[in-house]
Formats: sequence, C-alpha cells, structure tokens
Amino acid sequence: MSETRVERKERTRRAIMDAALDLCEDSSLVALSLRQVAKEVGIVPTAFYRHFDSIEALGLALVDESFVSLRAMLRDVRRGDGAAGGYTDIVDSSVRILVEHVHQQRQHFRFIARERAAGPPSVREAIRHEIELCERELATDIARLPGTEHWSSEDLRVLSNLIVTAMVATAESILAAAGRPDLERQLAENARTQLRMVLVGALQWQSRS
Amino acid sequence: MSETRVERKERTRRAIMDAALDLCEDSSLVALSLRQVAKEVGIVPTAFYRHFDSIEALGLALVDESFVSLRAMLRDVRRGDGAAGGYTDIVDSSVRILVEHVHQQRQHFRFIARERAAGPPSVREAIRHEIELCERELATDIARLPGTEHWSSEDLRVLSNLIVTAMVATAESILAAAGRPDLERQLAENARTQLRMVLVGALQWQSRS
DNA sequence: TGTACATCAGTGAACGCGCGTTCACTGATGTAC
DNA sequence: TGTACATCAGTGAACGCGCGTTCACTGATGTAC
Repeated sequence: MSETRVERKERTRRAIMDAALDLCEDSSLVALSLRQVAKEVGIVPTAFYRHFDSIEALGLALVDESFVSLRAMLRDVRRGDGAAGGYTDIVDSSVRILVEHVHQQRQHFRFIARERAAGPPSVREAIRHEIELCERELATDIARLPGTEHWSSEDLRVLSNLIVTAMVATAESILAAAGRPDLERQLAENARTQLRMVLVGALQWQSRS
Repeated sequence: MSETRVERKERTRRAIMDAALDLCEDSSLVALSLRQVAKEVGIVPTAFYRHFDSIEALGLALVDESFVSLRAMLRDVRRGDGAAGGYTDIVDSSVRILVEHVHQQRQHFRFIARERAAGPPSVREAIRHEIELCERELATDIARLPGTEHWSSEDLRVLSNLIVTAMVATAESILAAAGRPDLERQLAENARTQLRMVLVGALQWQSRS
C-alpha cells in the first residue's frame, strides 16, 4: 500500500485548491463553479463536498494558505536577508524579496489582490483582517528603527498602512507586468524610490510635529 | 408625446447601467448575468442586446462613466476648493473632496475598486489605462508646486503613482467603513497624515539626491 | 494472522433552474411624399 | 395635413447547456477482535 486513505484525501484536497487557483486566475471566486473545479481535478461534482462545504469555504482555505506564503515573505524581509544596515539597504533588500516572492507565489498574490476587492463578503473580510495583522507586525518592526523611538502607536500604524498599501500596489503591478522584464525592473525601481520617499518623509514629518 | 424614441432608449440604457451597478455591488461583473440585469430593469432578456453586445461591453461603458465622475473630482481637487494655499491646505481640501465624492459616487468608486482587480481582462485594462491618465495629470499638477521645479518627469510620475495608490486605498477603506462615521473620520485623518508624510518626504528626498 | 464489520472518498443518476443566444414577431414612433 | 411605408425597442417561445444539490450506491482502506 503506497498511500494511506488520509494521504489520498489530502492529495485530492490539494488538487482542488490548486485547480481553484488556476481556474479563477482570470475572473474571480464568485464566478467559479463547483463543477468546473471537480472537472479540472478529475472527480465527480458531488465528491467536492467531501472536502469543502461550498466554494466560499474553499475560498477561506485559500486565504489562509495565501497568507502563510505572505507571512513567510514578511519573515524574510524582517530578517533583512542581504541587508547590511541603513535605510538604503533595508529598502533594497525588502523590494528584492517582494519581487522574488511575487514570482514564486504568483497565484497566491494574485488571489489576494483579486478577492480582496471582489470575493464573497466573508472572503473579503478574512483578507482585510489578515492585512491588518500584517500592518500591526510591520508597525512593531518600524518601531525598532532608529529615529522612531518616541512615535505614538497611531503614527506607527498610519505609516505602516501606507507602506503596506504601496507594496500591495507594487505587487499588483508586477503581476500585471508578467513577462516584460524591462517594465518589471522599472516597477521595482519605482517601489524603491517610493519606499525611500515615505521613510524619509515620515521621519522628517515626525520631527517637525 | 412626452418622450421621443431616442429619449426612451436612453432611459432604458441608463436603467441597465444602474441595475448593473446595483447587482454587482456584492460580487463582480464576471458573476453578473444578462438575465439578472434584464429582470431588474423590467425588460425581456433579449431586449438587452438593443443596448449592449454583452456584459463585457456594458462593463466598458461603466468604466467610461465611472471615470467621468472621477475626473470631476480631480477637477475639484485641482481647483483647490476651499484651500487658501500651502501644503496643509492642499492636503486638507484634497482629502475632504475625496471623502465627499466617495459618498456621492459610491457605486462608481466601488465599481472601479472591484473590477480593477477582478473584472474581465478588457475591463481591467481599461481601468488600468484610465488610472494611468490620472497619474499623468496629477504629475503635471505636482510640477506646479513650489520646490518641484527641477524634478525629472520620471520622479514626478513615481510620486504621483504613490499618491494615487494611497488615495485609491483610502477610498476603498472609506467604502468599507460605510455607516461607521467615527471610523471614517479616523480614515480621513490617516489619509491626511499619509499625504503630508509623502509630500514632505518627496521634497526632502529630492533635495538630497 | 484471519475474519467480520465500519468507515468514507468517490460514483452516477436525477431534479429543477437560470444561463446566453436564435428567431420571427409586434406595434408605436418617425419620415417621405 | 393625410397617408403609406420604414424603423426599431421590446416581445415571447424555444434551444441546448452548465449549475448546485439530493440520494442511494460501491468498494477499497482501516480497525476490532
């Protein structure tokens, strides 16, 4: 016996999630049918119910999975892989890591970008919540940078929200630029410039007020 | 005769567009059916074809219409209604105008935010193009601010992209906060802070480089 | 180890329903003379 | 101004199709003894 029943079930579950990511690539979860997914996986439509109650429940599982990818990226950024210190290095390494992860986890990023605005209400809410958690984490990271020692937690949150917004937008642009390396390099350069503007501006703005 | 044939046709066309904006409020254009729209309008499904070739064509018409609203807003911002001069006033009046327009043109903003990521490819492309035009316009406005006289057009575009991104995100948050005035006031305050950080940072960053 | 029974992922038929699109049509509005 | 004809927004029947969900089922895997 090469596979237990549990392993086999898990494999089908994976296949369903992969099929869903593939099939809603060009539209949205709200336009995805259970039968399309079942057909792609190679199971009969009713077998879908052995794994998920509905497409919406499948969507929530995909949100969880996508944010596992995204948190792995944030860990890399936090660890500052390749950065020797100083704002320029933080900016360069962060953008490089972002671009890498967008390529490696293309479908997850695309899923979040899309369903954040267009998914079923519960999926939108789940994504909104996860992004808020990311903003909190980033805020505590920023609080460790030199020059932010006396910031209010609200100011930290506002800055972190701005950075997350800009990086989400950058990720979306890079996804849209797939297969045009020149454009992509330009977008990464723009992202670096924007991050520098924001960091310099925030520190400057803070010391004035 | 109270109405000509042309007027009557125009009225039905309007009703179709309004019905579509209503019906895809909670999902997306890609999940909207021609029959739902026809039913909402009170015409037979086949009559839809007298006005649009497909739901996708209807979507493109809604993009055009939505950006007429959005450009009207940008004109108000540019005119600086209520601003006496100086960055603080520009920021305050711009955010106030944004919040007002988001309320007045709620469905158009929601439509753009949603279909930008989830619409049919042609609709996504149309929105992307229109937003790029807005960024160009904003770049020429920024070029008129004191302190930006010698900026490269690329830097102007990068800054303008950042501002548009932040304002789109603010609009989305305000839409999500509908009916919670306290939260909404907080979001507007955050938007003002972010705009100030960005403007201060950009000017500071520029003079260093 | 062998047997009897339980579990449960996946099957397949069936249901009523909404879908986009075709087609020939109706009848009020508009126009040419 | 009156008449004959053209236009065309909206009708209604019909089509084949994919949808979610129900139900009773099969047969391989797992477990208790």
